[in-house]
Amino acid sequence: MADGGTKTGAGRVTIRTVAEDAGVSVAAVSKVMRNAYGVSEALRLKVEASIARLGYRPSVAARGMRGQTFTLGVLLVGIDNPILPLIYGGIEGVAEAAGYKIMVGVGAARMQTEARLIEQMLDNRMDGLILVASRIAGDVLERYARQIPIVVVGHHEPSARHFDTVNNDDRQGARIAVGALIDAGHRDIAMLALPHPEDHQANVSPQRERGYREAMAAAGLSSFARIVHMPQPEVPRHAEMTALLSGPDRPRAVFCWSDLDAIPLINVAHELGLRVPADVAVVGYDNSQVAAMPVVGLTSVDQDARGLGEAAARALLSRIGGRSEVSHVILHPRLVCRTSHR
Amino acid sequence: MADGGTKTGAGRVTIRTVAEDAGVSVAAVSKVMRNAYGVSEALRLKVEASIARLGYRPSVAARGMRGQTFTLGVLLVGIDNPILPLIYGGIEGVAEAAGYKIMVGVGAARMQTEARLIEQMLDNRMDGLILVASRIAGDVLERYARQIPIVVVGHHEPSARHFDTVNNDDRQGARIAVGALIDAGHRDIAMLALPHPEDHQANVSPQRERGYREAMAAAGLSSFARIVHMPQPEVPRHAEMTALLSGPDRPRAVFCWSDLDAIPLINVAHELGLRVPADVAVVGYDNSQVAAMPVVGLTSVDQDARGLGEAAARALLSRIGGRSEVSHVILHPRLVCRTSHR
DNA sequence: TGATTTACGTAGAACGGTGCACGAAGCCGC
DNA sequence: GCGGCTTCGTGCACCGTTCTACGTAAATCA
Repeated sequence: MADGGTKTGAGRVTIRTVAEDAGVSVAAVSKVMRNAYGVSEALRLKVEASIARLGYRPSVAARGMRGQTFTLGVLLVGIDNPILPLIYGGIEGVAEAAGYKIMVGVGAARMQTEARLIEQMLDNRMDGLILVASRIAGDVLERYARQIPIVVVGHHEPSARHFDTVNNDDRQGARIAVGALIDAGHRDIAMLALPHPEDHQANVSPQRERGYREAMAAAGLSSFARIVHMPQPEVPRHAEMTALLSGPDRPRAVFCWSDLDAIPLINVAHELGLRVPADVAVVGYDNSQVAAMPVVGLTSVDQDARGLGEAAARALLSRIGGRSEVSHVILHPRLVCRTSHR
Repeated sequence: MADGGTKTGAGRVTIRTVAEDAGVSVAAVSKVMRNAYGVSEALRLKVEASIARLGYRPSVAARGMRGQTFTLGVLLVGIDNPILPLIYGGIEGVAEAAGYKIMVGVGAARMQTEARLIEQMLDNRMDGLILVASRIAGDVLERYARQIPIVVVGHHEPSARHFDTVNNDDRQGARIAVGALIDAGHRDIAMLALPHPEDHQANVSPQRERGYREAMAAAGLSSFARIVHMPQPEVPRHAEMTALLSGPDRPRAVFCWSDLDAIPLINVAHELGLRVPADVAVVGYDNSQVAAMPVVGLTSVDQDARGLGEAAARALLSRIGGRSEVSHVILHPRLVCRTSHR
């Protein structure tokens, strides 16, 4: 009801329409919208009544030219990793409660695409940016961070000075996962990791590799430790996985850097006629929805994805609010036990 | 290289900076950017050189106030349905090739959230909108369509006059799926559908129900036909599925409206100790990635999600380009056979 | 009561582009 | 050598907000 007749050009209801309708100045309406200082109760009520009656909605474009857009940009590396919806949900919850909108940018994991997306967010005058599992190097981010508040999720940059980071403790998560396999009696435990990245310690996979090595060393199993690096994320990993599980030195247990690889690995085992966990035990990372399915039953490290999203949004809002000291948040992961590891 | 020093406020490089650098007027630069009529080769080269040298990027906000933003809004019902990345990929490919950016809005399947997102896209001055699997009623869409070009994917509105639709033939897809079950020798074939929607024929589930009934009737199996409507999408469907598969009148085969329900159903069967397909055969819809996993092996209808996205983007661009006659595209689905149906 | 502060409201200049109306050439034919 | 037509390029009025500076009325203090 009260359609407002918001047709482009013609009868579009702008801040001026509201001002006339309420019999006040344009600036007064603007003040009410931003609930700025210096507006009486009477004025506020009058203006709010007009806004409601006319169905006025401020133009983000016009806003962006001078002030804030009240919109946060969220960059997702891809849309297919099942952990992203959870992180996104956390971000959205906090942002919405604070009156902020979200604009999502979806980029393949290629660095060039990501940089393009950041520029695009800049062009669109976002108030701040959250990058989820970005591959962009720290110094590049520092440069962008001078132009816009940035929070990075799933990317370790503990020495960053101009942008914040939010992560789970990937080393600890890996230690817990490997510990569970050791407790279950396994000794010959391999790890499946991402291809070796250039920017070594920033990404999550290398962090989990460190935790893996530490746990193996602590149990005196360093001689069994071996890390298998998968090929590029694009190409199918089927052949490598088959090779790993069908060779003569097949490991008795595998810790995977992510469910994204653990679940295909279980499938390969199934194809080869290997029983999980009797012939090969598997633990993953991320506790994705598919992992929870009974036919999969994957034991996996839960990094509280929603909590990550919430922490990231809170950090970004406080930065937009003026904070300038850096903040690096670390959440603690926990293991969710199912049938695949013992 | 050539960082451009794009700091907010201070040295930001605007269209004016470029104009000065190239020694031409602001309007001339604007013309070059939009490659508008009336600009000589010499001028264009001069301006383009300056743009490249300064690293100039036009402000979307400022653009949106008068002209186009060259940005398309894409509304996804949620971020977790595995078919969405494919549709999105199709949209993106076509849009990018045409020089358009994409802004994604993610909304839970609640109608109110969706309407809010459309308004948000309007506020952001998108040039056009693609709604994927929206639940919004046709007449509401017609109203929005007067304000902005709209294309709807996965929502049948064959009589819509002011917005376009792109769909696969859901009736035909259902007939193919049921036909495969009949060919495999099944007679007692049930269908798992969404809860009864208010807006009956627009959503995909009712369309697939029609196809199911037609196929059963054509095979003289109408007496076996029964459609089980699941509860709301939010609540867990586990109890209903368990009831369906453990009752005395357990069906021998089930056609599911979507892999989203077919995969949980396979898991429930697994929990109950039922073998698939020996004890109960299953066919899904969407041919999602999880369906293709060997441990799942779900036979499913493939609706060429990428093709849907591409067709939608093409339709939207042609509407933005001025087309006013309505266009309703229908793609043909095909069955991907795996182990779950025979 | 007069001086000083405080609270409220307003006018008008930005912000960074677009698009219209117009003027200056250059080219033509006669 | 003078109208008429194109082809280019420019000046300027917008678009819908925010924000600074300022004026005025009410409240507080000496």
